[in-house]
Amino acid sequence: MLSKKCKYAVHALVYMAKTPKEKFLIKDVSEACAIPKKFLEAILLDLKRAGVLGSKQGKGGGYFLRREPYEVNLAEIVRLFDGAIAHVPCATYKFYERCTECVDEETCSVRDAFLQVRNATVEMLKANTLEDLVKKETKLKARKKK
Amino acid sequence: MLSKKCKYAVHALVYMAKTPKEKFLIKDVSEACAIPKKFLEAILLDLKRAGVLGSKQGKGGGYFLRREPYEVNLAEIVRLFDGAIAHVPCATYKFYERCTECVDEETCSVRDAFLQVRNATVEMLKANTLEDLVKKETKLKARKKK
DNA sequence: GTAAAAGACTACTGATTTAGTAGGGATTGC
DNA sequence: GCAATCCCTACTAAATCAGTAGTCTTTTAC
Repeated sequence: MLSKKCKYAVHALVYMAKTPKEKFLIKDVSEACAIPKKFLEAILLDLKRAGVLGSKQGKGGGYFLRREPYEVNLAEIVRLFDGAIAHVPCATYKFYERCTECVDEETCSVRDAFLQVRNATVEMLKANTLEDLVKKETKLKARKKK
Repeated sequence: MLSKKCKYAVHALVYMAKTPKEKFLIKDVSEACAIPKKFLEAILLDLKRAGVLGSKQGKGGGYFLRREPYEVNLAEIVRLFDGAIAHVPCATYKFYERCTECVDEETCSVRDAFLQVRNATVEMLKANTLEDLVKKETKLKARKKK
């Protein structure tokens, strides 16, 4: 399961990607997405440090997307907040750790199975950019009206 | 990430599926798989309650697989120990919970994306039975020797 | 140059989960 | 009856999560 932090981050980003605004106040995003303000503050800061968002301090400041919506995907966000995507540490690249459970990693079928799951999952998460999510929402809303 | 309990369970089951023995002592599985004995005890008990293993008490007793290796798959084991497979509670069936983050679940693109991931993951985990894992290990070992 | 608006940062907290450990109790075979 | 074996409850230390509180810094408007 994703942490709340991660889910909040995704929803905040989708909101920012779909709303035509130059700058977003923490307060506005917090209200629009129903995220505790102080908590969101920390989240947006993390996203800024990761280069996803930019910010401007002082009066008239706020946050803004630093990259185009098609350049930001779910895999990146999930990794940023919740770490590795794989189910086992020995089936990751960026967060690799040898597992104590398998005697020989090379011939461990459990690792092999979860490696397959991981690869497919990463592909799917990468295939979902903010742009995709915004478009999808528009489609789902149109379908509902019918 | 899977809990240790879940990983231990999978390794213990694979061990039992590949080893031609009628009954397994906790102690033996514990040593063969490098799992703390007392911890494994609780794990095997859970698997027994779930109908995966059977057991016999007293002298000469032990645990044994109650179903054929091809009838036990990873999805079931993961669900048993770690709960839902999906990344978000609103994208599960067995552990469903409405999420506070999305205003309208029907048109929530985040849910839609993770539902897609979940479905694919479940399929893959289901496709990996104990039998498959044992066979895979044999193959990997053969390939390594070459 | 000062006040107000905004983000940046540090530190704390209560609740929950994880990964075990301890210590008996119940059952069975001989 | 006694030793081997699984069954069960309770406890604990450490980590993580989800958030809150409070202060500091930067920027703009006047």
